[in-house]
Amino acid sequence: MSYTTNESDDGIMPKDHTDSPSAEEACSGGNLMEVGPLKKGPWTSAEDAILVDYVNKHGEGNWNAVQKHSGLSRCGKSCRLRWANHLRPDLKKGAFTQEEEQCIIELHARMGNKWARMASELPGRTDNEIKNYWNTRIKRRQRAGLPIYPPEVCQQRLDESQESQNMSTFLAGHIHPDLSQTNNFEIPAVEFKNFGLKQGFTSYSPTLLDVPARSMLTQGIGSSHNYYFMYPPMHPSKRLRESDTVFPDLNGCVSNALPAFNQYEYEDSASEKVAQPFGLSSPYDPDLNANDPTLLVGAPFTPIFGNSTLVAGAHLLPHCLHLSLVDTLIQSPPNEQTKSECLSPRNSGLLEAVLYESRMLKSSKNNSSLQASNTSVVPGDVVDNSPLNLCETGWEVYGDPISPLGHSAASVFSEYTPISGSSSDEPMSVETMPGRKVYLEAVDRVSTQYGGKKAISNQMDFSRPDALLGLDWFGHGTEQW
DNA sequence: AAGAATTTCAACCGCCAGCTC
DNA sequence: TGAGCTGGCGGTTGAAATTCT
Repeated sequence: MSYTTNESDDGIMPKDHTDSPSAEEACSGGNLMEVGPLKKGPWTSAEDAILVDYVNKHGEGNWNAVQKHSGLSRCGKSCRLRWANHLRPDLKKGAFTQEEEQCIIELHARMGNKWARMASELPGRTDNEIKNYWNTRIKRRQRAGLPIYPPEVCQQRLDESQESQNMSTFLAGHIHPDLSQTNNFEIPAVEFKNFGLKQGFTSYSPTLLDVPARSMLTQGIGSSHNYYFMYPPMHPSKRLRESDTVFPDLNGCVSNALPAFNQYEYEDSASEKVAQPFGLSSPYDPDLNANDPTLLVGAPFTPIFGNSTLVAGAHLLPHCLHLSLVDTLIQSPPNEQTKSECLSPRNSGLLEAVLYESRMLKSSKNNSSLQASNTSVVPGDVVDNSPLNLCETGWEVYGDPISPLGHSAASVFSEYTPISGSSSDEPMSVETMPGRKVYLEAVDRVSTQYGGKKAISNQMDFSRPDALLGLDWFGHGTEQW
């Protein structure tokens, strides 16, 4: 839409001022309003006054009635939006404080693009505001070749992931059969709400439990998209509302699962939209696996957070089967055939992966200590390619679009492939956060997976610790947001 | 000073889930 | 049970404002 300042009685009017049926349709959810043409574009103060007056008298909600009763030529949606984003009395105006910025970053690390949920944890701020803030900052950082998340956030998410992993491992091994027969394995979304600034950010660990089964099914099986396995091009809001998706555990119980993982698209320097690697890689991708064994370091369904092989297994194992797969599961119980197929690059079946993961669970338990030891690398060391290497599993393979070790890690590394001070031919390790290093060679591989047109000029030198660690993340140092 | 480039942000759009009838 | 309505969400757009050259 293009706006022109048309000094009509109302003030600024959009060019298409809209009486177009399509606009009405969009606004009213498909049904045309009985009343005349609906106005679009910027709100005037007169309109604001009408809306405020109406809400004061009648309260929020029933937004379509606003038009009918107040004479506003605005659709209900528009009224709701205007109220929520600008007229609400409890809105906090002005720039985000540093504390809020920190909060947003951490919330985004936990939630991804769940602006509404983030807004609910930032009193007085709207989802739109947060979304705008995030997008502009991200763009800025992307242009500057800087990582999206502060290393401490990454570290925090790693730690939380570790905790989650431990808990999940516990659950996987200790779920009482009676419990599994019920629907009690749901984790209420409320758990993740209202973790305000004062309380820190501890709860939301996007794990596979959070991944809508449909996403897996629609994209995971037979998907030809590298890294797209858990990152379907479906509408994010759809995923968000898939908490009713049922996830039977291996005992046949059906559980709800939290949605969480989120889509995040970014635009590279060539304005080429690419799907950001999602939290899980597709270990079955032929190219991936064939070309690079190191990219197989995690078990199938291994999600984003570093050594989270366990996380995936633990969460996924009891939950992440779509109901439609239950029959399949029953009819085709796991067997050795399944196992071998799981390891086949050609096999992109979800179920097999789940079963595989369950098997991996035991062994990975034993490996966790090794993982931990492998992640502490003294500067100058080179991280080995061991599947147990936390960093590589977490940062290299899995691109979570929403989390420090997923999206940020992956996106950071895929978007900001370092060049300065290093040879592109030479595997380069870099300590991206205390005790954690990654192979940049592998990063390059991830990067080029999306067309290889990454902005070489738009890259930071990851070999410089200050590039990642020396920055004031909120733009109060050398680098501005 | 002027034009270009970039940033900001309000508003729109399409989709979806829940509710009601 | 299904259609229609409503509200909510996340992504996108584009005018205005700001910064850069």
